[in-house]
Amino acid sequence: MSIKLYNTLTRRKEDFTPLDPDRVTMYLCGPTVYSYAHIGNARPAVVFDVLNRLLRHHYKTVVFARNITDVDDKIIAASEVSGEPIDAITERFTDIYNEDMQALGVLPPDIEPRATAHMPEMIAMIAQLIETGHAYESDQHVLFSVTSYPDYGKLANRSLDDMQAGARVEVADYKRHPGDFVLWKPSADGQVGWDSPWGRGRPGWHIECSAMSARHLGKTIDIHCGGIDLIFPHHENEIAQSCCAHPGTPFVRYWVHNGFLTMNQDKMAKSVGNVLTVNELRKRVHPEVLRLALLSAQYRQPLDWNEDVVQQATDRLDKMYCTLRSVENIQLSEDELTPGEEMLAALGDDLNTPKALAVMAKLVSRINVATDDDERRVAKAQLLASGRLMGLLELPLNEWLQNCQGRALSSEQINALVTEREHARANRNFQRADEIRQQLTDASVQIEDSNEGTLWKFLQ
RNA sequence: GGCUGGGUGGCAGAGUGGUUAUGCUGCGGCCUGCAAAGCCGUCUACGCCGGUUCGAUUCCGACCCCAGCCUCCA
Repeated sequence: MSIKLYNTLTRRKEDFTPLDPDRVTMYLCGPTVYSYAHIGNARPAVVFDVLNRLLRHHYKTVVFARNITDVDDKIIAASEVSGEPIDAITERFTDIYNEDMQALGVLPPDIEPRATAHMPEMIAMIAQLIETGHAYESDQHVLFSVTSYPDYGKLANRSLDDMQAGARVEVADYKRHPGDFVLWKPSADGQVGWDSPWGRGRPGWHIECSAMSARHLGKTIDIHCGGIDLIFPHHENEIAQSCCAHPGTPFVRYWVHNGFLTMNQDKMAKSVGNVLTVNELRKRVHPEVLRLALLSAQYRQPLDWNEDVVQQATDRLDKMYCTLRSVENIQLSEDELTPGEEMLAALGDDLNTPKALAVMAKLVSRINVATDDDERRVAKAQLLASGRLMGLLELPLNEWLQNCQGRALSSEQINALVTEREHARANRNFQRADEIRQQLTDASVQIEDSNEGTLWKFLQ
């Protein structure tokens, strides 16, 4: 079963084959840790988590790195505003980020490199770029010379001339070419900084990913992913740095980028005041719902975030868990849990998660239509295995169906009422039975009578 | 202005040169003491205009509209 990925570099879907079949390498541009991650930040984390899971299904070893950018002008600015030391800010928000992502079912990366822990690597790479004529020192800055790299602009499909024509920003006078970007910049006294051959300063934004991916994954990596907005300039600059520092060695074999998330059709931005943080959102929406909602559109498509999307994800998930409850008595062994070909084909086709969800819906249907337990068994196994690839359906059933947290009634109270109602029904006292049901309905508890007895669940 | 994507039924969202996506919702039915759940059936589609074709939502061209990037940004 193959995996096809849309490669931004070639603008088409390509069959994925790792350079080393025994060791797939993948790098995702992680957060800059100066504030809470918003739901848009969560999209790449979640969709590329599915890719990570899929790769692990197909290959023995996958090395997945997601960096932490813990030195950046925005962090410095945040520190200056609050007075909180930089280390404290970055540590706190790294922890919050990881908690948020864990709640969303994102597997932890194998390596989580921090920029501040890789100064020697960055400095060495910059020094090498200067030596080979790809970078120059100017007014205490070190700049990458874009004209020294003929392929500059290839990822974004953009020529240097186009960029100059569209320039909207005043060009710093220490730049030889307006497209030249900072590798190293000076730090003022009292500002965070490291000693370097070019004076005390700090790295530019792009160099950390080049240095850290080479250090941890190798000079050539299989997959590099991130948001579509990173194509230019971030990833374009990474390519320039890495290819010039490692001449003759390809940097990234598959560039994969996720589309943007909008809020009720608007761009999510602080200036619009519509930024929804994961941390805040998961207090009132089950994180698995957030995950499913993020996977409800194919990753390259735009995804509009609104109440409807959340509600529909809730309904889908509820249906799946309810169906799983109906086959709760079927015990499965670990080796039965294999996803079907259809599921692997859907995800293998450039992570077609909506199609994958459709496959899961059909499995739900198969369970409900099945006439014997053998059929149900196979469908349940495939559903759970599919869920595992998607990072869904991994909760104990009652954590979804009967979680009493924040509810008006405890499970003891509900069970007592359900039992009382069953007695009333047995005595054909339907008036009392309906009274109890109304009482439960008022507490958002839904009753399901069946031959095996009465089941209940909370309405989501 | 340059470069990317995209416009599918009430909503979300796949996909395909001729055949049911899928989920939620609406409607009818089965089941049920009544419900709920489930099942069965069913109504609204492919931005606009041309072209290619026996046949286009699907390919090609023009147009309109939307979003993103070109500056920090997932």
